[in-house]
Amino acid sequence: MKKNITIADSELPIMKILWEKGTLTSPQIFENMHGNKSTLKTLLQRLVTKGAVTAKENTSRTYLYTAAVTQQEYINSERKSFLQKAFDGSTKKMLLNFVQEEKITKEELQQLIDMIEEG
Amino acid sequence: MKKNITIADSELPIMKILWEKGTLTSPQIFENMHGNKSTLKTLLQRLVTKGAVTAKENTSRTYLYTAAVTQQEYINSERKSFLQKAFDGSTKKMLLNFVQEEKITKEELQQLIDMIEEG
DNA sequence: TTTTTGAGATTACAAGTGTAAACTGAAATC
DNA sequence: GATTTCAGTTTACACTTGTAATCTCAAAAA
Repeated sequence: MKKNITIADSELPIMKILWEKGTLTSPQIFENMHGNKSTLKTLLQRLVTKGAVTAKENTSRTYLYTAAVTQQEYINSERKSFLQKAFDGSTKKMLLNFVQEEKITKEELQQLIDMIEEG
Repeated sequence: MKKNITIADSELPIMKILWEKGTLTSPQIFENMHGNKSTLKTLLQRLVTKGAVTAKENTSRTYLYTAAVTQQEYINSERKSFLQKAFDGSTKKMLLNFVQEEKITKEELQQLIDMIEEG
């Protein structure tokens, strides 16, 4: 059985902070963010409920929060979804579209080739 | 004011048929699809309501449905959303990630460069 | 003309999302 | 000890999505 945890757009900023900083208490998370505290509490709660974030007991009555879904897992899932929706799952079609829409330059492509060759 | 019409995943198959075929009646749309008819009717209705599809009066009591949002508009919007969510809006970061995850080969990149040079 | 058909309209309903207020109870402060 | 603070919990609520059944009524078929 897969878990297939989805991260809502509104929840993403919290995940990004946890990915960047590691393990934090909720006040530490929130001080890195803008937005209504009540709302942020709800979002963090939902992330814990759906298993995207784990909460470990801490001294006093606070928890230590850690991302349970890695950023790469999130990105992979978003990539698949995007490719499927917009390009029938074809990376090639996507790249072609980026070139046509001039979102990529020849130079950038060359840089990538160089990187691959350097290993 | 922007319109900012979003197309839900479940509605996308209908859009794809309209993008491909142009203007169709609902029976023509549905004969190109699988799935429960009632559900499809609802989805088409919602697309009309949100302005992603226009319905023009036809003979008898049927309409002619046409996509009001172009496929390129849809793709652009999905691309922006994907890039923003996963790579802070940076195409470069995305390409780098694709290379690292081996979703692109050197050969494919070279092909793209060739295409750009040919114009 | 009566009956059937079926496109479109209406209604339903659970999940999930975005947003936020109110409540609780232990810990910190007075 | 009394009071304040605030992390965490509960409740709220409208909107969107996924999925589908039911109702309506003109057109087509019998």
